[in-house]
Amino acid sequence: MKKGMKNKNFSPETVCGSEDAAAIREMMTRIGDKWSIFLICSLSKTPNQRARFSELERTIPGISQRMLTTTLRHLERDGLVTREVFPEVPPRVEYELTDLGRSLLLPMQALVDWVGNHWSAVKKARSKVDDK
Amino acid sequence: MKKGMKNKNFSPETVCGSEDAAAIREMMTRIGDKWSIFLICSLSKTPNQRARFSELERTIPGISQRMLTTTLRHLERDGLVTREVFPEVPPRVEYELTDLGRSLLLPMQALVDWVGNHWSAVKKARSKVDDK
DNA sequence: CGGCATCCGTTCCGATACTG
DNA sequence: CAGTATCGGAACGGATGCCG
Repeated sequence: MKKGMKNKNFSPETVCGSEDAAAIREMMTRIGDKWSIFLICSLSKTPNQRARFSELERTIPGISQRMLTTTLRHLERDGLVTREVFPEVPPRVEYELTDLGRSLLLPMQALVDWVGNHWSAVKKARSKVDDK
Repeated sequence: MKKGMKNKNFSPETVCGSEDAAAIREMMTRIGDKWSIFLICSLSKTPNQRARFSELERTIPGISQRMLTTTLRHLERDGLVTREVFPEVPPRVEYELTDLGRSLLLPMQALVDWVGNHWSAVKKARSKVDDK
């Protein structure tokens, strides 16, 4: 990196305890909430990363209408998805991953993979602790 | 992958809507909670990924004694950190990242880097939405 | 179909006080 | 020093009903 260039990355040294911590926290509470990650994953698997409301509702088991709306609004506010309303009857609304949202897929997949590879170890550790 | 070999990874196709979703959710609520990520980052930066209670308390601004204890216990239960008590007066307790915990650093860093690279875009998207 | 408004139980988490 | 115990406000999220 060039000298004097403003570093837009957060170095590992400054993750905790800096003002950047607020950014980390805000994104973690966004993608760490109950449904966001499933919503993003679901969208990423549809053609054009695009799907309508009812489609998402079917794809994600257990999600309520309320939480689907709420979560989509949050993702839209953060620029991760777009919302397009088609003025028809009955109404149709389509959601699509933005480029910003797509850029999140790789780090998220890394996390998903970690769970795939290590979940059994976590479960084992839990049962060991819980037995006491 | 060999035929008949049990796949321990979750494929992207099965992330949502499978029983594996529960594993994803549980790990997300663990590292997505208010303090875990800072705790893991803090530990990762100490020599030997090892630090005592009061050291962590100083390193992480704003954390209460209660949440520090609670979060450490959760991480310990999941096998991500160890807890060692030294029978001295005054008492000393040291926490250390396990190998399992260390293996989480890479995917977590990927997420932290994403925030570093894209946080300004998120903020911009937010203000654009909020202005309406 | 794709919402929104309301209610309400549960969980989270900070503050405070106390302890071996 | 490194906790534990208790309280209370706030936020999360499910259920339900209504609506253009």
